[in-house]
Amino acid sequence: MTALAEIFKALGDPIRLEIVQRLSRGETFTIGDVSSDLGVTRQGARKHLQVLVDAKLVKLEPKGRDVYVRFETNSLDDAKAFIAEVEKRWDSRLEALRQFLEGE
Amino acid sequence: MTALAEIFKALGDPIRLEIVQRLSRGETFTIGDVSSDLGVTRQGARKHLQVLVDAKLVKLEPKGRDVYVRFETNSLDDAKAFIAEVEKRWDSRLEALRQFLEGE
DNA sequence: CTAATATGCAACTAAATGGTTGTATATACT
DNA sequence: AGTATATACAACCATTTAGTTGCATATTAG
Repeated sequence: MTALAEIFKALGDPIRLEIVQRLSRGETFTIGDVSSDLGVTRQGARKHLQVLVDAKLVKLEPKGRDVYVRFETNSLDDAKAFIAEVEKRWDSRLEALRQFLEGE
Repeated sequence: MTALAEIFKALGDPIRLEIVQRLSRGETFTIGDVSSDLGVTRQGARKHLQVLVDAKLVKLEPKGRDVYVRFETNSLDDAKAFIAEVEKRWDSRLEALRQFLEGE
């Protein structure tokens, strides 16, 4: 799969969206925290986190017996660029249509 | 599922990403065109399109025996806002860290 | 050293996904 | 009218996904 599609797919789940949002708010947490906070077993949490790791949105840092979840800086740049590009193209089409209709 | 997660999930597939991109480039096509252009059966194309319709990224307009695929204006706004928000928060955290380290 | 804690790895299940084929229906062409 | 075309709907299949439980391993606490 495309790297970009993989990023969107990783974001396409409420639990994973919540994880990313919490990270961006500066919250610090471990795999176990994700499990207890988001109401899923540790293994369930681990699987969601692996999806985010594979999409390079997140990295895992073992520290002692805990594993901390860290945000991967700049990981959303491609997704942002895609959306911006799509919207830009679409807007310029609408603008061209507007000018045509107004006869400019 | 959250409306937002549903949007990301809909974008989380190379074929659907391609459909959205083509629409934004101003291409005009029917369900049958998606099928032949993207190498999937009509029913396969139809299913992908339904995912995009459910996420409100696209609408289908029957015209005679054809069904045209149209881009749904502003449909990506929430996705864009989410990413912008996450990046903004993250950047301001990094900035705070920088200032702390530099002792400003 | 022993007990508790946090995770890893593997197996399993139910449901969703991505894809197909087959058949039916409506529209368009000659 | 009769044929070809574009789609709809349903059933089916293989794979992936989201979740679980069970057991093993490593680290921390007493």
